[in-house]
Amino acid sequence: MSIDRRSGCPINLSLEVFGDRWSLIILRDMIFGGRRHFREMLNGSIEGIASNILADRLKRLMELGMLTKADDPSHKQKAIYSLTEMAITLVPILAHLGAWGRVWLPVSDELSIRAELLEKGGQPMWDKFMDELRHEHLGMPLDTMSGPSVHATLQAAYEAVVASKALAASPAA
Amino acid sequence: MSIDRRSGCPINLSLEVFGDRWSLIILRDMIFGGRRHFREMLNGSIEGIASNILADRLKRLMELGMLTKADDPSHKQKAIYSLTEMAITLVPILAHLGAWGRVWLPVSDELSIRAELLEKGGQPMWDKFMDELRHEHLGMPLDTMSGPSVHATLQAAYEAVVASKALAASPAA
DNA sequence: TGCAACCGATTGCAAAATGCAATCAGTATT
DNA sequence: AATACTGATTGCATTTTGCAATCGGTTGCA
Repeated sequence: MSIDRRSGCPINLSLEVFGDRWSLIILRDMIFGGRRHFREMLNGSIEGIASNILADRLKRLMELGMLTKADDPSHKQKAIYSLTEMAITLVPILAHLGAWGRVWLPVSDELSIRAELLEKGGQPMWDKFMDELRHEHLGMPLDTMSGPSVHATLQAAYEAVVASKALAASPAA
Repeated sequence: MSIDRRSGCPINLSLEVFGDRWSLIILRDMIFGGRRHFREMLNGSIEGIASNILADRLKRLMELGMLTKADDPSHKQKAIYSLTEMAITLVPILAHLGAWGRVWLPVSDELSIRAELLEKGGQPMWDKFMDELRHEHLGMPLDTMSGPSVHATLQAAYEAVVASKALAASPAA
């Protein structure tokens, strides 16, 4: 369940942590989609993850120190998953990955608008976003909160693209 | 053999290209280790890739447009694998991946010195390195060649660490 | 109090991917 | 002529994945 340690190369070890088809997708949904509960991740997954795979990866990511789990006070059976600092610092990697994918792969408009904004925003935007995530997941104070949150900005941009696409599909509206 | 297209999300599509345990390792060896031939990759692999997996991934990476294959004029049976621009632009991602791994995972000194230098060098060093790779793999002219190559710098630093480790192991030398 | 909907999973099973060892035919070296 | 090296391929056992059904417990509502 934990990593293999095929070699001490940082790229290899990173791959052993999230070099599979689901781990980074789950983290992406938590980071950009704000998902915190099992069912939220399961039903909201656009790639259609299976429940056993989700359960397995959540367990694995916890063992690796990328996530923590806590009881939801509002519901005795509900668990809240939180990102650790280790996972939050993946933001620059996800930003670069999105930027690369946008250039070379057949991405869709509505799903790549976030990557586009994140690329344009650069390191300052990533820093601000990581700060927001530390606030939401680790309870840290927001030291430099100015203007709308990165999360809200990305979400609004996504929804704007979806709306404009819907308009284009039915111009009578 | 080609990608699934589970969704048009750039992060998902990127993962479908190299979200497995070997593709990025092969590209890493080509980019940082200068490997161009099948046997070179097979025997030089510190993670110990199997020949059938290597053959499969080389084929897949070619289909995806990340690699090209050409005859080696010096040996009728030898093939030379080259990186495409698509693969060369992974350098910043590999640099970030290495930097992240160095912070959070149990990396070894000799295998992480390259990642450390690459992180310190930042975007200017990455740009210079990508320029060198375009020269070696795509035959492009080197427009801003000043000082020792990034490849040589990384290699020298790696060998220095290996040498200092060997010295520490047998101080009588 | 009943009962359907929802909670985070778990189980069984088929299919696919992986890892390993042996092997291949053609080419170069000696 | 013998040997080693080239980029692979094959067969096979093991492991991982994906899918569907299901689990025991919790919650909200009638």
